[in-house]
Amino acid sequence: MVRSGEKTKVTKPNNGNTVGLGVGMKKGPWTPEEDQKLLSYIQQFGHGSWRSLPPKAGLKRCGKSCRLRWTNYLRPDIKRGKFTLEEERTIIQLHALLGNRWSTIAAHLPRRTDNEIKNHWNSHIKKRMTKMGIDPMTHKPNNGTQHLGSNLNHMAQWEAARLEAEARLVQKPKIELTYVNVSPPSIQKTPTKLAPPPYLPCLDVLKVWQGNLWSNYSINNENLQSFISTSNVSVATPAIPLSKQVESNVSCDQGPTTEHNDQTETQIGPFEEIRYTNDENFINDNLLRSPDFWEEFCLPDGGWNSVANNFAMICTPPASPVF
DNA sequence: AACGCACGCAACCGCATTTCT
DNA sequence: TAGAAATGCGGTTGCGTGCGT
Repeated sequence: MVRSGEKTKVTKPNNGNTVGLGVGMKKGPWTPEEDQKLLSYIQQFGHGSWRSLPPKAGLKRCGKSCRLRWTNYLRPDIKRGKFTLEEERTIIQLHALLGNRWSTIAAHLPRRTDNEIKNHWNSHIKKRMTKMGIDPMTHKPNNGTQHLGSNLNHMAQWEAARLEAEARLVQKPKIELTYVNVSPPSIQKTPTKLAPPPYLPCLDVLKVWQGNLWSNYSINNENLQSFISTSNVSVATPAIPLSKQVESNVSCDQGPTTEHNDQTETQIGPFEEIRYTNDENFINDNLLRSPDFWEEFCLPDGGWNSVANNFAMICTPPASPVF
């Protein structure tokens, strides 16, 4: 939002910040004129050193302010407007894994800024989760038990590390990548440099969380090779095994709430009743709400251990995270 | 019409991390 | 390799807007 013609603060000398705002630097909302100056300068010359940009662009702003204005508002590739259901779901899932690492989360939401995501989280999602009785930091019911065992926690930590690394790669695409060519252990373990694949060579845990891969997925050596080099992985039909399809009542403290999102009407709150089905849409829409659901009905044989082992096999984080 | 309040969001602050010299 | 500078990041603030009273 551009708030032009408003009173403008002028900074005092900054003694805490190494950026060192000079005396007389302008603060506060950007005017359309300032926007235009910054925009046309960057379009013409690129931003280069942010600190040296303002005088060159004819702006009485600090470099930091210019960078912020550019990255959060003026950049031409920024998507504005309402967050879609899919985006919200992604944010929640990534937040469950990463916590408040907004820039990392933003790297997985094309054209959204970290500031925008952070704002949306604080003003919408966080409140909604609190209302639902879910702790927005732990993503667990406030009075709930520790549903997910240490294996999931461990897996999530690995995945968090991977996502962070992936985000770094997204931000710095120029660095040379080394992909591990995974083969049966007895045959080959030599890291080889491959041409960068069209996608990053990792199974995206989000797809798993979104119910597309869990049950019955199997990765053999052949498609694992294919997966590593092309990110394609053959996956068994996503569904809850028929033998596990049941009807079940899940108690909850609150009734469901309904939320409208453009064309979609979605149940957001806890459920009075959950009827388990193999309907993918249903699973996608509800996977966030019942850890029991996942633990009991969606894990492959071998439980979280099996999942963690598969992830350990196919994910090669750049460095072992230290926990 | 005036006021108060809640909400949304741009922008700032200060610390952390990375890059440069 | 150490210190300085630059940049990145997350938390927070404060203002405009819309809505209810």
